Amino acid sequence: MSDQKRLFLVDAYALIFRGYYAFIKNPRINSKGEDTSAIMGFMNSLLDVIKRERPDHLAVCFDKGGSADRVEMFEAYKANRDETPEGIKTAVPYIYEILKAMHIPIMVKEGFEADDVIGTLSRQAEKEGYKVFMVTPDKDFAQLVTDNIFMYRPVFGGGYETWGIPEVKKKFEVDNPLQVIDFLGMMGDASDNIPGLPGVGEKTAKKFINQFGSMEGLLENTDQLKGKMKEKVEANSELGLLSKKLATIMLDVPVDFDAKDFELDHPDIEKVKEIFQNLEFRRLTDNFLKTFSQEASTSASTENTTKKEVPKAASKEQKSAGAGQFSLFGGDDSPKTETVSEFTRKTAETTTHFYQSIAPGMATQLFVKNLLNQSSVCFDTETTGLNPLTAELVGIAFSWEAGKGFYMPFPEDRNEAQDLIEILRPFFESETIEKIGQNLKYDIKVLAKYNIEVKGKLFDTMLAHYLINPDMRHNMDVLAETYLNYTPISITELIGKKGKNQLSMREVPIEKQTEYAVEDADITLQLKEHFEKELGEANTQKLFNDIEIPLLRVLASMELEGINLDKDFLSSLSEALNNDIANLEKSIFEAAGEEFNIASPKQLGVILFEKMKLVDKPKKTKTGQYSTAEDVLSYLAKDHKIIQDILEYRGLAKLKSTYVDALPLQVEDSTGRVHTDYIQTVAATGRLSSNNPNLQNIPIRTERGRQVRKAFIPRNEEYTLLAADYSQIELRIIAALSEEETMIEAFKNGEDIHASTASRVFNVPLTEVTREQRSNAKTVNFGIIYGVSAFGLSNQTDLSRSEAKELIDTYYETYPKLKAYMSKQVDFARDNGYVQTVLGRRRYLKDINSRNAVVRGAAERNAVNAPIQGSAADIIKIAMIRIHEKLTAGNYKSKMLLQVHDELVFDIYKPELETMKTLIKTEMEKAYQLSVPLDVDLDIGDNWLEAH
DNA sequence: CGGACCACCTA
DNA sequence: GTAGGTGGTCCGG
Repeated sequence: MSDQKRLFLVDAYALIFRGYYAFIKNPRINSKGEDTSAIMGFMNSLLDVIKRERPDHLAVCFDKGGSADRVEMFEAYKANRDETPEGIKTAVPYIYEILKAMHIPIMVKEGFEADDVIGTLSRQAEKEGYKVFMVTPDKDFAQLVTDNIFMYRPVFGGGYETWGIPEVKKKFEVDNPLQVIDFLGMMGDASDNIPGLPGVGEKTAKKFINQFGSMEGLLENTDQLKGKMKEKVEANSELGLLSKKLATIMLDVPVDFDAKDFELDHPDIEKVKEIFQNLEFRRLTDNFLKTFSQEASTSASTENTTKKEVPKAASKEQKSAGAGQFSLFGGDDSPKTETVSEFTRKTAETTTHFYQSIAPGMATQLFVKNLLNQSSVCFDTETTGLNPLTAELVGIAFSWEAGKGFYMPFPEDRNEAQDLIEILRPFFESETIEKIGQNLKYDIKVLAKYNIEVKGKLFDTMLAHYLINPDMRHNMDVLAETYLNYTPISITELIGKKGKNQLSMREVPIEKQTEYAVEDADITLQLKEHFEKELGEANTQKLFNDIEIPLLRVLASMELEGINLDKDFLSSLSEALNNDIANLEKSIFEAAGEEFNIASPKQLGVILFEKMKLVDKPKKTKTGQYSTAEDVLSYLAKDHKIIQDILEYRGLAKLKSTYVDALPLQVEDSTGRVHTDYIQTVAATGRLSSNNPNLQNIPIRTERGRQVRKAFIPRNEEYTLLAADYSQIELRIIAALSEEETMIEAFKNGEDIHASTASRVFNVPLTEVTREQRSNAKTVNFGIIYGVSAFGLSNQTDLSRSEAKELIDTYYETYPKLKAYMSKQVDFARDNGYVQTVLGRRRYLKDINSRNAVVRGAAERNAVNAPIQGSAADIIKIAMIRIHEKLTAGNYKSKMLLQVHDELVFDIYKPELETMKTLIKTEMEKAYQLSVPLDVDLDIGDNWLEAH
């Protein structure tokens, strides 16, 4: 670092947006319901820059009122931008307040963008001999770079890179940074709505710059171009020049750089602390104090605290290591600048702990004796992979006292491992010792493969947190950081990043395994203490102990069971599909006059709307491409054979790639069956989700797709499949909850509910309801559950907007209590901030009082839908638990295999069929008592299609 | 190779 | 209009 004075100019909105979206999957919401992600993200970046660079001069620049000049030049300028998210709008005043308290100058000029302000200031400061750093991720700034002006770009995964002239030259393939303007002008910028030259993308723009040097150079020499490109460029020369102007950052904004004003001053620490405390920023406060209390330690390079950025990638719930799934750092791993040290978080290195591994022999005996004396123990298994069906135990960690724990390594030899686990059997199978864990379903499945059953009371921290805060993510690292202010050792630190060099947990030295594994158990134990208190309130405790925890064992056993798949059938289906797809492809290419990739919406859009010009004004997607979505194309289908073919092609291609070809690959070698993974903690309403593979979205609507269901078959000839599904469960729930008697009566009388609705709404006798009337009534019935609008309804039916509105109005008149119920839910949400299901499962709706009508509308629909969808989920969960209990208690051979939201699928041992029919129907129908009877249909067959 | 985006499958 | 998951393309690190 030279002695030259350094000025840092921060592009506020760019960092605010970046911060906001960094937390988008896990927004920071404080107890007042405020989304503080944007503030937190921005402040993290700002403090980070200060801590790293210790600038002597610094200012933060904002946009104000947009660029009047640019809008004058080009009306559409930035017009396409999505509305600023609510969470950002509310953040800005806070950020102003904080900057003021920090005594950091805020630069805004009405009618100018931050780019222009930064551009102008940087030139002025350069003249006064400063080295200027523009803190922004936005590539547009590259045009401003000089010998003394640099871009200081945050990079994904942490750290920064500095772009000087050489970097800009290389990145944009230009001779000098000013050509970046020509480059941007040529290729355009969708987010800024700079049109650019049609047909010119990044590649072509670079080529042109290289060839002609500038936009003007290109336009003067179009004779050197040929074909379509020549025509296009010539026809759009004005657009090109305009684009260039729009891309040019102004250097003459009426602002003055006064060195004195920009000196980085001491902040008003008390004031900042107060604001942070109001926002409930605990760690950020620590970070702030640390940043400003420590003497300017010129660089951050000596720091060696934590290494974690936002754990974006950490997939699913992580359990042990193995052939590995997730890397904690995205992007490349060459540390241009070292990793961000985010907060002063505790880690194993900074916390006193006592983690010990247990040697074989005598020590094991002593340990187990001690273990059996405990009343509640947290454990965590470490394995060679993430698939519990094939994973081998590498070790098990135990902890029953915060900060302490033990690790028992397992031998690689399977027989020896079995011998060792036998010593632990009394512990796992003890009915009196409570077992605590994070994602116990995984551990239970692993242990089941060693023939060990985990008995006794369970506490799963992941499930607990799902009930406490369903909108957050629940992986252990996030929980530890949020609730314990602690950063656990990352799995990548142990086994490396995903890829060929990744180790198996088995290859990690025992000492490190011990530190990592026991830490997990220790942390989980501490989280349990925390969550147990929070679960105490409301009905959550009951929901936890009576539903989610028992369900965990049920799911584990369903997943272990798997379902039999007829691979041969699928492969013949695949061949047939291949044939049809090839024929369609041929016919499409003929109609289009050229070959292209039909699966690429981008290419398809160009063919249909530019080449064939099937529509005058094609609909665009939000990224500016032509929309080729199904509903858009359907309109055209009757007039154009090519559209019909394309839709059919896409349908068949999806069928083939997602189901017919993918499913056989998911058959587990060791069992010959397909084992899906049910996830209990993702759906905000309380539903389950299924993946690897997803068996909750197997086709049924089209004849062709339905065939896939034939591939799901009983385990052998002694078995048959049985599907049991709740009939209209969601409508029954809304009828019951709203106490709408007309509808309740219809259900009690066993009427066809859609026909019954049609008869009332269209005022015709039940026997005279037409197909169309019934179909429209059905659409409204479903619409009610989702939160109807006339717009949505008319889109789904042949009705016009006003007809749709009329239908909805009549519907509400027919069922007045339904309407009242819906309003009541919305009011409840407004007053309480959440809605709940019949079992008290909550969904929090932070946007219910938003000033933004669109955002608020979505929350209102959630307020209506969540209790209904969620109650249905509660009810089937109860049924599953009871059925599983009876199947186990009765030692039946029949097994429950799948759950598809309102349907359960069983492998039925034929001699048990009659018993099972009664048992299943009874348990499902009496799972929960409503003022409307629940009705379950049963079907039996030699495959899933027949059983439906 | 991972993420964004689009399209499409289910209840 | 609600709630999910997967596969393909395309682009950038």
